[in-house]
Amino acid sequence: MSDPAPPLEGFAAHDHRRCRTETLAVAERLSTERGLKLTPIRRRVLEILLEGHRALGAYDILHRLAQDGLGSQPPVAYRALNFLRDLGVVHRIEKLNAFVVCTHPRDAHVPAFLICRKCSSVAEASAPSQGGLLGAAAQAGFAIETSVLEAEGLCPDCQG
Amino acid sequence: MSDPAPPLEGFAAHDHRRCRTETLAVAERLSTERGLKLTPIRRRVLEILLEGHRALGAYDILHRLAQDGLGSQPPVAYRALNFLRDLGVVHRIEKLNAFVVCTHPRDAHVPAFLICRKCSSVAEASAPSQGGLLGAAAQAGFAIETSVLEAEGLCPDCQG
DNA sequence: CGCACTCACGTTATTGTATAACAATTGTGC
DNA sequence: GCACAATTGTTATACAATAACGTGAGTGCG
Ligand SMILES: [Zn+2]
Ligand SMILES: [Zn+2]
Ligand SMILES: [Zn+2]
Ligand SMILES: [Zn+2]
Repeated sequence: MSDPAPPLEGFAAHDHRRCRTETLAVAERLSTERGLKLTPIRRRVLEILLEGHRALGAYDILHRLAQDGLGSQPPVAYRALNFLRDLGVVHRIEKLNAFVVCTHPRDAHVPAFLICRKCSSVAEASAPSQGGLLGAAAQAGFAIETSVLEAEGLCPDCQG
Repeated sequence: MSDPAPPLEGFAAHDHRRCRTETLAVAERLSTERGLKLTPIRRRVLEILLEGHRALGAYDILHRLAQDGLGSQPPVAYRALNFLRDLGVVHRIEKLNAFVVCTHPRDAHVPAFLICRKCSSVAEASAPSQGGLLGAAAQAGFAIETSVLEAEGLCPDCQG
């Protein structure tokens, strides 16, 4: 286990303004690269998620959009979230039916999440090689397209 | 990488009658061990899942129960499924909001799933050590309680 | 027996999550 | 102008899960 174990922004103090600025810039860039646009709705959804490394439900986000006069029906939120997921700047946390901003949207990566079951904060780590799974998959003739690892437990703040 | 890569029943030919017999026996035994009962409803739900290594939604199962005159309201299905999950003979696939029978209900294990996005068949492998994640979690002070790995793609039959 | 207690199930209602389907609008290039 | 893609607006619906309360069977005990 010679992994350097990179910092987990979700739980550690860090310069979060940089998260915000850089992620917005990346989203902007990826959008134009694909001939698409980071519209006000999409940008606002990303901003809401960038308020912290916490998982938010689609309807939580929708309510926030409604307050801002940016839409009030479910498809509005889901479209924006799916757009941002396609860009790779937002991940879906399956265990929570919720969404969280990616902490390293530049690299292709297999996301792995540490989810606090008490406060819903989420730390994202690049998944390791996944060891035997890739081997087992190959041997079985299975073609993996996407994968995710989700671990649930208690974050440092919620223990003790 | 020296993992022997155990067989993935979900995709490989195997003696499925044994899956059925043994899993039912294990469920029976675990139930009595805990002073609980594998009632007709619970047994039937397990049998339905044992028809194959495929993920089924709670409402799919409920409809089957209804056909058999064993209950028609959602709580009936969810109670049975939660009971079987507590026993450890059924897993929930988060990506699909669906349930699948465990392929090695004896050992304590961290499940890892290969999910075919076309036919919903599921192969379960014991998760590897999770490599760097445990290290990163420890370093961040996060206490992992449960975790799951879900990979999506195409099974051998659904390629080509 | 009478009583307390747990397990299991029946039932109604409600909440939460997500998508289908179609209309309307905007912008861009030819 | 016109075709076309992208984006949004809107209505309705499907799918997933739980809350809350009631019923009855079984068990143990004085
Ligand atoms: Zn941050
Ligand atoms: Zn990520
Ligand atoms: Zn089998
Ligand atoms: Zn299992």
